[in-house]
Amino acid sequence: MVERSKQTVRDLRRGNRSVLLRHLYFEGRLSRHELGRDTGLSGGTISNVVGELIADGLVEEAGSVDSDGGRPRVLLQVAADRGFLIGVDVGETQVRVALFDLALTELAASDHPLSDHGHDVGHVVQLILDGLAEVLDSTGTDRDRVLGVGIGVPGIVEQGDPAADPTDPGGIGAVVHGQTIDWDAVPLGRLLRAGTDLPLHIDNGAKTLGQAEMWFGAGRGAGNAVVALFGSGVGACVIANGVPYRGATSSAGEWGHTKVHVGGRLCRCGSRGCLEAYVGAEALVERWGEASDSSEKAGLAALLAAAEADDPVADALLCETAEYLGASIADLINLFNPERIVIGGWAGLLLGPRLLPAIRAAARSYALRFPCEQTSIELGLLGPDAVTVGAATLPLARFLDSGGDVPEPGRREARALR
Amino acid sequence: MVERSKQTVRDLRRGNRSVLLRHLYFEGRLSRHELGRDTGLSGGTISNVVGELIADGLVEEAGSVDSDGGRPRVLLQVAADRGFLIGVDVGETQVRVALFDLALTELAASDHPLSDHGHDVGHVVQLILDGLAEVLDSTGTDRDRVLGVGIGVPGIVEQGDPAADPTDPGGIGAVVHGQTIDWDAVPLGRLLRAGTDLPLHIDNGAKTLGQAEMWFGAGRGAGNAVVALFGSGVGACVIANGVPYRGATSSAGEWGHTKVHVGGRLCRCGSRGCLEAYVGAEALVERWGEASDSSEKAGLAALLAAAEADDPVADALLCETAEYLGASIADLINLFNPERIVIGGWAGLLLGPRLLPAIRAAARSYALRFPCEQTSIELGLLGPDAVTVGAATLPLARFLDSGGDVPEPGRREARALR
DNA sequence: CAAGTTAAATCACGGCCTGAAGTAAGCCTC
DNA sequence: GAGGCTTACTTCAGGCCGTGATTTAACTTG
Repeated sequence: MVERSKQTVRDLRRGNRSVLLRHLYFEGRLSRHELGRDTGLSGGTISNVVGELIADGLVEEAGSVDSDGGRPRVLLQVAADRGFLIGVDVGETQVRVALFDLALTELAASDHPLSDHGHDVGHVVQLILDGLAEVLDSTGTDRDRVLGVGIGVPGIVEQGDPAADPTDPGGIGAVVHGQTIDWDAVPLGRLLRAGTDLPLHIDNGAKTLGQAEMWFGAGRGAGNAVVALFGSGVGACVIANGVPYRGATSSAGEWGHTKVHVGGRLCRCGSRGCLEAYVGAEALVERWGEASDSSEKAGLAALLAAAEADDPVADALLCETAEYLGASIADLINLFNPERIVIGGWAGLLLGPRLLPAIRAAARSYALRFPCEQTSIELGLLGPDAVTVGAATLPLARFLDSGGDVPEPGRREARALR
Repeated sequence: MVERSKQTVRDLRRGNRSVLLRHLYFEGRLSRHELGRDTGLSGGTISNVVGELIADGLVEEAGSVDSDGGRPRVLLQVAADRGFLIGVDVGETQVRVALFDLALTELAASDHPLSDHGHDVGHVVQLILDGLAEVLDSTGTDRDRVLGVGIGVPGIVEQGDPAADPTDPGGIGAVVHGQTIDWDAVPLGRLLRAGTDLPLHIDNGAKTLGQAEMWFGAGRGAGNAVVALFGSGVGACVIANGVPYRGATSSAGEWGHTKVHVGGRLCRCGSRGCLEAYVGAEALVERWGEASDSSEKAGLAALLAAAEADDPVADALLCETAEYLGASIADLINLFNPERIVIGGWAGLLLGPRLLPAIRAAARSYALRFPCEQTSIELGLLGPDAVTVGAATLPLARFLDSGGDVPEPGRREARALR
């Protein structure tokens, strides 16, 4: 039941502002004329809305271009310095905080390793807050000009009720369930709110990276896609009709624990036969047996090197991995019927070049013919560092959706009265 | 990228009409006052829009009720006889056509067995057209008052480009790929259009039945759910945010061919290890070995009877079936994070009462704890005949979405000029 | 320098929702 | 049983919105 809610003329304007701003953001440098042609809005409205956007400082003129024999077109673009975005990656080994302008150019970053205290919640919160202060102070950025902070964490993020505080969607109420880092119902939003007034957006790191691939990487242009993330664990970000699909409580996309052999190998989740137990980097390194003392990354690199050197055991293991990945990707194809499957994650990017042909072949043989023909399987383009960029897209998405409504921390009452 | 498109004040009114009509349809018999309270629209607008809806004959007054000490509330309801809907079920063994009023009360039905000609396309088309004529003529229903014909077919339905004919969404351009009935890219919409002017809506039968369960059955009230259909084959209808999820080319939800054992039993789809090869009714009957001469339905009933009579072989087979179903439902839970899983289909309803506890236990043991706790697993309430009701919901959904815009066959030009 | 051409701004118009003021229709009390 | 009270609904002015025709701006060409 799509209980669409009522609308008023104000929503209409906000929607059309959003359409224009969004188009300008992604297509960049267009004239008012072209904007009208692309969006279907009349010239009058374009002039009117663009005038508003320029007055608000969200859009600026950017030169002009001849139009054979007539008045030149004035090009428009989103003002990159109108606001700033912060992306935070709470990863397995470090906390990374990066400051971006609206064009997602990285202006500053701060990395803090996590080795000593593990994922103790208080410590992580402190690192995040320290990181925020660092990137803001080092660049002299005014806190009022930060549109929001996006935070990607490993684990399921249950979003808070947006009705509780509409000016801060998904922030303060977010609760994190991170099995692998021993976070059980951690109210991360509330904890961070105690240390900062900036608008917060918390989400699962896989969804974050997936969104980055969709906006700027291998998923660009697809409306329905699955970004499969292959690292120590295995996850996925499902994009349905252009937005990450969350499900009832935001835990959709837990691909790593779908079954490839009912009753098979024991998985770290406690169940048996999970995909992750066969092809997760941790499982692979363990199964290969060697170099178990060094890091997972080094172990996997060694496995790959051995296979490249024609070690038959390593080769067989990688072939099997491709078979399982392909079969499980076939499940994704059958269930989601995506236009595209993007394989990302550090392990995916490491093994991808070697495994991709075998994965494609396995997927083709296990999936139904019709949906398989509609899908292409690609490697991700962005690398695992893109989690921070993806995190920054969370407040950016809100900014674009709202048509450029800028949340101003500490001045919420003033805005409400306006 | 959610490229929302521009809106004009007209869209606004249509949207609000739709909100009201929809609310009235599902909640029924409300006063203007309550309507305002529920939807958030102001009293002025309610009066205005309801007046319009009454003038259009879409809504009627239905008595009044005291309001302690004040003017009584006038109750409103959707006028059930304002329009008619037709649902068509192209099943494995028959073509069923049923005529409904807007309240989905069945007014007439026509059944034609398919035994002799199989699924020859021309024959099926003729049966559908005959069925339409029968139900309309037997009730003396004016064709102009039929809002649309929904058709559920076994197979993947690729929807046509709605831009091609906006007055007839999903109808004329629909192409059916039905592996099990040997339909390869059948342009069913075009073929039917040659024989009738009624607005057509063609979709997969599983999606159709799923929508019926969501609107009127065990899925009622859930926004994210999966209706698992367990018959000769195995399928699913995924409901995301209240609407059936289609994917890129409408083939999403092919659950029956996800893997439970990579490289396992051969499936009729040609691949190995599919769920359907283990628990589909056809597979079950074949594996049980007995009574293979009679129908699938009788075979499955015999299997169940044997298990009830403590036949150890039958019991073991059913236990294994529950294990596989549960494990595969766990995959659905992990991937889709639904509020509810509904098990339907004739085999599901037949075996469900006996298997449900075991299925629930298996799902719990194979799924991740968090999403599993958010989900309930229920049996469907509607029975397989509900495919026709579900099919009729296709034009009904269009009717409600459009705010009661009535397509008038043969008078399209007139409407366009208005 | 005038005519032609294309881009953008302006403005009257009809449509929309809101919210306040007005009206209808029943009850209660004196 | 008459006036007052309560609640439901209707009407209407006011402020926005997008459209599309008209006007103004800016540059090229002959």
